Amino acid sequence: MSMTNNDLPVAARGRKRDPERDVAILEATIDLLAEVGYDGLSTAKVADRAQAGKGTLYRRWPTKTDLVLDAVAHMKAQQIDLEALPDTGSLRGDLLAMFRPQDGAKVDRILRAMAGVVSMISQVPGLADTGDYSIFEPWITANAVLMERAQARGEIPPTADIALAAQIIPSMAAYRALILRVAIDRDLLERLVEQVVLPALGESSFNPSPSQDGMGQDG
Amino acid sequence: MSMTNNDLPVAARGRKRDPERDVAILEATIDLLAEVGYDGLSTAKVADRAQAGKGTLYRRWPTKTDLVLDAVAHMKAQQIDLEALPDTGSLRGDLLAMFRPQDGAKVDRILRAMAGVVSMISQVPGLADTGDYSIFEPWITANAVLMERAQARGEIPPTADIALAAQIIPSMAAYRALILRVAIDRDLLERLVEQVVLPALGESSFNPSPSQDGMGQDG
DNA sequence: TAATTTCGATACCTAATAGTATCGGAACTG
DNA sequence: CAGTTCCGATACTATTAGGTATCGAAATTA
Repeated sequence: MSMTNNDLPVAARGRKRDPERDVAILEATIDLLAEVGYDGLSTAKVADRAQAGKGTLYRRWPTKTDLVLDAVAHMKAQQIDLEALPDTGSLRGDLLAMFRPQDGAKVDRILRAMAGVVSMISQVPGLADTGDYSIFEPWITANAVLMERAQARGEIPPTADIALAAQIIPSMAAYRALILRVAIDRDLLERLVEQVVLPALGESSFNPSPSQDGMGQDG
Repeated sequence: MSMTNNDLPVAARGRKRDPERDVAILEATIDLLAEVGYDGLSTAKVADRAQAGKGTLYRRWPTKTDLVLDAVAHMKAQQIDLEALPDTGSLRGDLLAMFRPQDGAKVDRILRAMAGVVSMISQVPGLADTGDYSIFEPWITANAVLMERAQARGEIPPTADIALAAQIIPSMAAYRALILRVAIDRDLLERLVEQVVLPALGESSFNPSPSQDGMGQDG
């Protein structure tokens, strides 16, 4: 969605557009989005925080809405890499490894920014239909991938409702971030994994009596 | 929080304040909150929709923020009555009975209004600390009460993490309402109760052995 | 060097809106 | 009836903010 056009064989005289200004403006946008929300965010404040002129901003994005949507996409791109998911050998370990300890502040900023995005959805018509703005969707997808791997290992039964279980932790994170305005912590994450997600998948960790036939393997 | 003062022994001459205007304005506020969010909502639009003058509105609430907060409180008061919770005999039945079929449209309106409130939280400083705005909290409390009754009946073990399990359905509803903009449906509710909430409480519906003794009283 | 484009900064225009004031009329009280 | 308060409607003020235009300087190329 960036407006840098290096594809046309035009002469391209004059000073070159600085791509560093793009990221500075996008980062400032995410900061303000997390702090004051979509409506509290003004383009003047964004330009000010990014040490940029409003002209530089509007040369790149035609409207405030485009800017914010691009900022969310930029934020999303920095997030979960589906190619580099944890692989600890157990689903429990994988789910816990999704949360690195130093990520606390980062995750908090992202979730607060999502709270700012929520207010945009109510005001930009047709935006709710795309879903492009959601940072939770890749997270859910990553959880589903980890669960499918566990299923392939025989760690959880093939009847497990992965689509549902993969939503539990992100939806709880959304609730806390958007409503309670509190970040998820390690203790809660562990309780969710052990007492909610794994039992929902039929792994029942605290009631270990898989006396049925079959695939009672864990690792 | 209403401003009707019938408590002072003042002469009270002149035309009486019409309490019907209060509810008309509050309902119009909730409608617009659900449609366009906190910032998209203007006091002029509220007065227009309620067939009221702006003077009538500002005679009752000093600021737009006070109006919206009172509207949320009004919405909350119409909701879950902790004195009249369902009592079907089983936790599964109680949780499902919290959702009456005809409530679909109502619940949808409420959750959309909550999405509008989220944008207010980012802009009114100190609001996040109170939590008064949240419609989910009474819902969570109601779930916890139902679960405690089931625990007293011996239906779920005393070690069950009720505080956590009571949050699962409301947080999923919040995620869907705020991010996906889709209401929760009966099918999803049943899957959540059977596959997530009850297993999280250690009831393990697919491994039914409640052979413990029990103190089957509720109150 | 000369032309061109981007840069940060800032003045400017215009639309929307929170909140106030006023008006004619209706309801209530003494 | 007279005084008072509420009512819907509407005009008004002041502020905020999205977006545009301009300026001098820096960068880039011919």
